[in-house]
Amino acid sequence: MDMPGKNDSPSEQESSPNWSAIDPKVTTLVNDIIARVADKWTLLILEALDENGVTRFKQLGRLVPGISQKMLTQTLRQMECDGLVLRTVYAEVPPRVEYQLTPLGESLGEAFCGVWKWAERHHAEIEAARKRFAEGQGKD
Amino acid sequence: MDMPGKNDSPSEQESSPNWSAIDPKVTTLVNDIIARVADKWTLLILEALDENGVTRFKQLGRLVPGISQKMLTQTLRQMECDGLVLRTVYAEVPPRVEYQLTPLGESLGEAFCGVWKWAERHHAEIEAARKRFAEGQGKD
DNA sequence: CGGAATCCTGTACGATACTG
DNA sequence: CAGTATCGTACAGGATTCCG
Repeated sequence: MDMPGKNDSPSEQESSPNWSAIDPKVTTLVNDIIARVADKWTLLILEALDENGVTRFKQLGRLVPGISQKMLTQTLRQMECDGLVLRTVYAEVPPRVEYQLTPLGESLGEAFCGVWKWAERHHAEIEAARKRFAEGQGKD
Repeated sequence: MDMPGKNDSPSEQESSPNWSAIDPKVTTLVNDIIARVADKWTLLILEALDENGVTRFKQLGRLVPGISQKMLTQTLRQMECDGLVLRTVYAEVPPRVEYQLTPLGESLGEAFCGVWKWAERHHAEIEAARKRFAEGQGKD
């Protein structure tokens, strides 16, 4: 797996400082970030925003099927807080608010693309494994 | 972001079939897999197992700080079901059960390594963004 | 339109006890 | 040791209502 942060080889080609001292704290932090960022809605919104570019609130709701207004607001806020999306409010009579990915948000999308490709490439294996597992457990 | 599955350019260098017809279903499925796989415990167990190789149940519990026995069992079973880990039971008097990553599990770890590196590279930016956000909202 | 506030429910998860 | 079963609770998240 070669997770950085626990690499003991001093020959890092990454632009990273020495990983010898930080292990425990950063690991937790990074895992927290991943967990936070990898929840269902964040990912879907990230996708929608990436495909659609600048998007208004309600339209975004339509682009993410099944999301409630609450979760949309909430997730967007969180993403804005984390610096993943930019929120632009227009002081107009019919209020208009537009969302778009920041460079950071886009880079996250690219990073997750690897996992996307993995899931895509292996989802058949997973389904097969599940079936096999169900059989083995003596299901039904 | 260039998420596969919504790529309209026919010049794929990936070993992927044409993405023109599948969009809706696979997208949902893949997102489901990601959501399932990217929860807190799965990731931590994946790491622990990757670092440690073959590991026994209780030892695994020690390697994943804060996890309850219930979640350990539950998450492991799910990962086994998905074909990510292999569970080996030794019919001995003091029961011994060993867990290890399957090739599929290892490949997932590698895929997530990209996100890991991203989180590692950008966690400072995220924290800065959060601070900025808090200020902007009139925090405290 | 874009949200905030309120209410309410399912369930994820931890703690505890029991089993093989 | 490696679980399963049961219970209790905190919280995530949906539906609804109200506001600027």
